[in-house]
Amino acid sequence: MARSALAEKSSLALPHRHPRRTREEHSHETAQDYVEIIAELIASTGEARVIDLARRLGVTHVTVARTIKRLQREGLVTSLPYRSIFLTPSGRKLSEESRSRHTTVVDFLKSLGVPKVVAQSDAEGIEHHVSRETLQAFEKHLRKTKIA
Amino acid sequence: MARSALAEKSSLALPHRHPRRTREEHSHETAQDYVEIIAELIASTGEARVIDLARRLGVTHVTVARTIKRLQREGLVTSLPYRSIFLTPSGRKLSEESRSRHTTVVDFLKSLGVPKVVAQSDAEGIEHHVSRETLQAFEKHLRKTKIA
DNA sequence: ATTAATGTGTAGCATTAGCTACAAAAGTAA
DNA sequence: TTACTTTTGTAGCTAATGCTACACATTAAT
Ligand SMILES: [Mn+2]
Ligand SMILES: [Mn+2]
Ligand SMILES: [Mn+2]
Ligand SMILES: [Mn+2]
Repeated sequence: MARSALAEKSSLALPHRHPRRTREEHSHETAQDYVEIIAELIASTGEARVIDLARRLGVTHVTVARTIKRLQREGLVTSLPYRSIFLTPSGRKLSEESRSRHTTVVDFLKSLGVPKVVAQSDAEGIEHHVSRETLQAFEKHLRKTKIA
Repeated sequence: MARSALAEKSSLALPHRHPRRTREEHSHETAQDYVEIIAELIASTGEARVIDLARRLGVTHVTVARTIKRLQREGLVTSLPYRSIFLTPSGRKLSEESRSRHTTVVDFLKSLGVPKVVAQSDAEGIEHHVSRETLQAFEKHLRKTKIA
């Protein structure tokens, strides 16, 4: 029996695992942000270019171009050299889900009295960690407070 | 005048930047999770070993060892070869802040009716994206619903 | 004291995501 | 058409976080 068996025996607090599948989760978060912005750009300006994404995200065009390649590999977008970026059906689906969740989170935070700018900023991160159950709880709370 | 100037002119939606300082943010999130778990391990079992962190986080001991080196470099922990891990004063401070925020987020979600297990799971991600203002809004809501 | 099990370290590989620097393509203006 | 500006691409660097494989140290059991 080795060292931490003793630890286990005397463990009072529950193990309470915190699985950090960071790499995978983060690439999903990035994907969601990208497709959401691509959809917005197409809706508002007619097309999504690498440079527009770079400006919106505050990163260089190189970073965006590489990420677009990955999203293309994953079947979320299509793009050809020197042309604009398009969403595939699955990319469009993801963008709509992301946009919807994003809106709900922002509205929810505002309904708690969080200043609009802060709500928008916090939502950019929180949106990626809200499960279906929590999202529904947010919506329920929104319905309640809207009536009141 | 180049391509996207036209886009800018006809832009209806606000720019609404989504700055992705992903790399830096993520290393902070990792640091928070680690010091929080280290504090828990010390409190419940007397010491924090690499292997315990690895089990808790669901990663290999190699990943943990490397991260501990980084946290040491950043002045949050101390460790010697084959010995257990300790928090520095600044590591302890961060662990307490993280733990407090973590608890608040879990309690808040539960107060919305989110099932305990889901609340715990979602909180692990959300906790890192909650600003001071939002945290205060959570606390305010908690006080309200506790009284009611 | 030996042996076995457990824990830790190191080497080396992959992926993601940031950057700068430079070259080439595409678009705009003269 | 030519010249200039903007956009895109490519090469190559860094850092964080995941992994396996293997060696070595430490602890536990015999
Ligand atoms: Mn986001
Ligand atoms: Mn978003
Ligand atoms: Mn966490
Ligand atoms: Mn936590």
